Amino acid sequence: MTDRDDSVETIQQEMTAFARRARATAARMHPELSLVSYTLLAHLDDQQGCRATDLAAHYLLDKSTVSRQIAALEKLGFVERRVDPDDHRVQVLHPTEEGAQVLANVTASRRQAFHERLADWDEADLDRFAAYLVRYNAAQERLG
Amino acid sequence: MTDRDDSVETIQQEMTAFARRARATAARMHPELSLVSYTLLAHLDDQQGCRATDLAAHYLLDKSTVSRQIAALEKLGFVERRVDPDDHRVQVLHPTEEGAQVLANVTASRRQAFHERLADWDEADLDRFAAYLVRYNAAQERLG
DNA sequence: CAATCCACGTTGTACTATACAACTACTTCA
DNA sequence: TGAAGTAGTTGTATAGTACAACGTGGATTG
Repeated sequence: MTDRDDSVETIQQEMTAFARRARATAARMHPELSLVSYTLLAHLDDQQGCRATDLAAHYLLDKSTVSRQIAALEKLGFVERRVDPDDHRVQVLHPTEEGAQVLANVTASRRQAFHERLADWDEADLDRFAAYLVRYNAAQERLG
Repeated sequence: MTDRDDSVETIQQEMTAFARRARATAARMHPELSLVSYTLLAHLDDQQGCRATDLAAHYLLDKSTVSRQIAALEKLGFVERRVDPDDHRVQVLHPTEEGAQVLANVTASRRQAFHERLADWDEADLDRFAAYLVRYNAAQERLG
């Protein structure tokens, strides 16, 4: 086993451990908005509205999954649909005001949790860690 | 927004993106052993056997969840139970030979996938990234 | 322009992971 | 020895997910 292998092994283990915990942690912290709902709503907010198909492509989810997630968010009053006048098949999705508000709350609370976890990190480490994660995820997207 | 905030924001986004994808990716790569089954079986292998309660405590899962996961692994022939002679409530769980073999295969294949993703990283970066992940996860465990 | 094909979304169905509560069986301890 | 605690299972419910079948509405092409 080389040092390189050791590092890769650790990265694998830690990423796996994190992935296992993430949903449950998110659910405990934000019962009002699951991790998936949160990311979908955040994407709508970020993109100033988009189609269900775009969400499915972006998050590698089946369109039926997105359809149901959006239906749930709509039922909660967090998302509204606007039929595209140029193509009646298309529904452009937007956060409602209430949805934007809830999103902002959850975002703030998540941000605070991350700040707490990272409180004793110095800025150089934070910066490098952030860059590594970006690089890792980019590679994962590239390689599937 | 300070640089520090920017870094934390990026870390949050990237960890979230990773968490969202992890299960589906694992399931695609290893239909024979889900991420959860994999980690449970790996823990049994690593610990040379342990109790269901230990697994539940270690992975913050409900004992009923572990019970069902183990039942599934047993049905697949990957895990066997040995009743503790000193305490008839306790079942010590062990991977079977076949379970150990499947685990080894999945581990090898996961390891290879990680090596591919990280192929163009130099060793210093790998080492730092591994250390950051360990540090991050430790903080998360500490703070819930 | 009609027939065909394609894109968008919904619904039926099924499965996995999960939690909580109620239960059984066993152990420990006062 | 009886009460309390521990290990594990089972009943029930929920969330998230995929795949397949479908309906509807645009786009293309002979």
